[in-house]
Amino acid sequence: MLRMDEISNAPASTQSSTQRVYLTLREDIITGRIPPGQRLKIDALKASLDTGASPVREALSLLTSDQLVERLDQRGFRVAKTSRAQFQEILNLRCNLEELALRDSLAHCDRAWEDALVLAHHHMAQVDQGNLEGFEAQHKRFHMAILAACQSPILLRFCDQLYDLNVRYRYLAGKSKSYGRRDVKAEHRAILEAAVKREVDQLSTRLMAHYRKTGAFLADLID
Amino acid sequence: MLRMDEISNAPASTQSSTQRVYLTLREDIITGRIPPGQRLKIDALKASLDTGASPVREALSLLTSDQLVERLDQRGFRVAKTSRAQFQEILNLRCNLEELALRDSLAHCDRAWEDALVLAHHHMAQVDQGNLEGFEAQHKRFHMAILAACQSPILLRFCDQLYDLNVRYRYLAGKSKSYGRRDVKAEHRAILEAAVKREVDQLSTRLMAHYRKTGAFLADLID
DNA sequence: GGGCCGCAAAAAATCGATAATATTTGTAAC
DNA sequence: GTTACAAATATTATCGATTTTTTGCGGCCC
Repeated sequence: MLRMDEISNAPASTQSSTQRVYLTLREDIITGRIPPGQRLKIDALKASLDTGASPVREALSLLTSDQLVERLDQRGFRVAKTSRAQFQEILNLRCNLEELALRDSLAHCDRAWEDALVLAHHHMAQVDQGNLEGFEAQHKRFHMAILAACQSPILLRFCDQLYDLNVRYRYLAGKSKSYGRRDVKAEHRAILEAAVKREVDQLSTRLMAHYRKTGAFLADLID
Repeated sequence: MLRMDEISNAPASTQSSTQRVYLTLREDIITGRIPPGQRLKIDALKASLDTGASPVREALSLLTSDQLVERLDQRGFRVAKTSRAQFQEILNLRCNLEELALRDSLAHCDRAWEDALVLAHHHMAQVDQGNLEGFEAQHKRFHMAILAACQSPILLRFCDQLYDLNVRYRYLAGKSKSYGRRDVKAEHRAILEAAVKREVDQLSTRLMAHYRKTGAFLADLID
């Protein structure tokens, strides 16, 4: 999300407790270390995260808005449940919203945008795919870099949120699964190429295909 | 938003402090009683709302995710600033997302949906337009009722959020402003008619025109 | 034997106080 | 008169303890 502070560049010492807890839990949920549906007990969390109840509660509140955590009346919090239906919903919505953002981004892009995109692609290509978390981080950067010139911060926030919701399903589907016979790198190169050439329709087509292909692949592994 | 509890049907006594604070502040910000940019001091709020610091902080965190409140590094919170650019952004995004939701809703609607929509329209028509807050509540219900059959809860949540962001600008533009020569009631009737007939394209056209007309009208009054 | 009521344990929500951090004010040197 | 520093003040962030709510269990009535 890069929301509370930009990927935690700030020294850990100046980070507020709330931010630290928020980022930690967020990562734990997205990567599936804390499974869907699990109760999140304040006492347990404040013990394991070595902090007080207030930061924990506040972090959980924030995660609620990211749809990663659900609030139960006055019975605390739990990790948001997953379902195949929701996976499809996220995939669809993501395609729709990213297409909007994409077209706006291409309409406003400049040289700096292109440079940043090329770099993001380069960094992604360099990461060992075995290092799943490291790769995911760069992968997200690449995809968000495509949209970065979009003039609507609110839309970008939505896309960001949907990306994270989606990536959780990718982790849940199983870390060890390879992407079959797909040449994902080639797809990324083709996407980059279309972006650099400013061929909007082609870029859109390739991106949507990229998402739906991954989606179809993952859908079988869920639930 | 109708998020934390459905329009506060629950008796006030069982509402948690956090919810009460959240709903109160939310209403105060949307209606402009607390102006954009104003600092929200914990002490002042906990005094005026007669509660402790924790519920106030938690409510502010939630409002942050609604984009109605901004968090300043470690210097507390303030009401989100407004700008003409953001108003346009919200208007545009709202049109785009509501169109998606609309088409999905019409594709899945049934008799119950139609009945609820007719009722929502009826209730809206009955409220005295002088009672701005009362009218707004029904107005929102009407517009959300159109989208209600949409199968994507996440998209609906986005629309809801955008509606509220937008309505704040309506309040800020000045309560006393009448809508000029426009016959808003006729527009609503035409929208309802298209919906009941399931004429998707016509409904879409009319709704978008409805939004953009209001938008153009308000844009002049902002900033 | 099954369902209902109330009690006890667990957990969440809240409060009041303390520690950490930013902002302002005042003072002195330049 | 202006700038830089430092103390004082204001405000946030956090913690530990208290209050309230929920839940699970066991006995009791039907």
